[in-house]
Amino acid sequence: MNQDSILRSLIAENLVSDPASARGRLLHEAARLFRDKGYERTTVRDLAAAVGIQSGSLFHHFRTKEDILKAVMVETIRLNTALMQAAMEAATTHRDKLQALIRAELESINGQTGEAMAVLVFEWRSLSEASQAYVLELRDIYEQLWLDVLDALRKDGVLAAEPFVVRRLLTGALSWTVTWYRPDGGLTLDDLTEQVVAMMGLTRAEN
Amino acid sequence: MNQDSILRSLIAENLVSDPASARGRLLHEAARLFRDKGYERTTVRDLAAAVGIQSGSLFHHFRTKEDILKAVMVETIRLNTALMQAAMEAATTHRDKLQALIRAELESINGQTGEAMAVLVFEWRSLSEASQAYVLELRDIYEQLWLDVLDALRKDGVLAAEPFVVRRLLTGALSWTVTWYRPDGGLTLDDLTEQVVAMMGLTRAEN
DNA sequence: TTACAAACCAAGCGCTTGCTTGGTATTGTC
DNA sequence: GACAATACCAAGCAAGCGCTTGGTTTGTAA
Repeated sequence: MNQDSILRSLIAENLVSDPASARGRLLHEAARLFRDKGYERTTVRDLAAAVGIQSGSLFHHFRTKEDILKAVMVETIRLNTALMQAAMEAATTHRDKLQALIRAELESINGQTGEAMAVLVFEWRSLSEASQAYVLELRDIYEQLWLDVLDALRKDGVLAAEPFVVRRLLTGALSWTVTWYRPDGGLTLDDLTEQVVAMMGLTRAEN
Repeated sequence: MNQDSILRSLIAENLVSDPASARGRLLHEAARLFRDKGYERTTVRDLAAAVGIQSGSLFHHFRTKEDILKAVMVETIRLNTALMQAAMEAATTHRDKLQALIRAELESINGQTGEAMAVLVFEWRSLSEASQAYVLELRDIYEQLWLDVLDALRKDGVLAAEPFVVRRLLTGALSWTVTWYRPDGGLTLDDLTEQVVAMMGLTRAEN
């Protein structure tokens, strides 16, 4: 399954919005605005203007402004969990599975869904507690993928640190790339992936 | 120089506010509120109430609300640059210098100045562009400390990845600890430091 | 053509926001 | 003890906020 067919099947199951639909376009613009200006600094008038309607008309599609933020986050997690799963299943060795996960997460942070992923990282506190709990549940599925691979590497004797700590350190390291990585800066995503693997001392030759 | 004497000399030079002064107490409360609720969600009334004065009286001490945010960030960077420098100079080998830097940064993120450091990471966009530029200048001094040590390790053949990439990955990994690390969770800051070093494959025996 | 719902507009309400104003205590100095 | 300077209060203004309301246009299907 390639990325496009994964997206299409999620749309068919109504788990994410079609980017071509009114709702999908709004969520895309919202992600962009929330990333650029922050959730609080983005007004419903900004959101409405971005899709060419009046501010009041937004509330025909979403009950509250926060619902829009929640939808951005939920749909992003759903899509990326599916993409991760596919990327990992395509690899064979534990080391390659880890590299695939790193590569996939870098892609989700710096590629098409980058705006939404940045929102997920930096606008977390703007979600109500109830919504936070819901999103956290979705994230657990996603996190288990990582822990399984890191546990295996640990048992192989390739990884010296605790898997759950490593995952959290990696979460930070990879999320943070959104603040500095630019695809046109002479470093491809593949290069960056290799740098991460190299920093961990997991060079290809050894394993 | 221990931490306390560093703080005192910075106060004497008027580079950071005395925590006991009115200004210092306000900045401390501001850091806490900004971290807990975010800059935008924190009102000047919240800030004033936290130090027991009326909202209007704030503007006797600071010209604008944003000036308070800027002051929190500037003073935090000044203090931590000094702490880092001291921590690093106390170590001898390159590996130990790196470990000292990691330990110091974890301390600044999760210790006394943790609230202010979290603000520095997560409220960056709330600063005006002019203030951002000023804070960035201060940060460059700080960053050079890291790059010098990482360059040395690279030349020693102990580090396989590019120093400037590693620094950015570490920035993310260490900053992110503020979202999950709890000192009472069975993992000390020393433990955590060792985990970071272990993740990088720099175990004590080898070097 | 008719019927009806979904999508949208124009206007604005009620509230909160950062900040200002004019005046009053409090503190330090000679 | 006179006199500033500093620190603060009480009140409120202008602007911007999320969201509501009542009504109109557009799409769809019989």
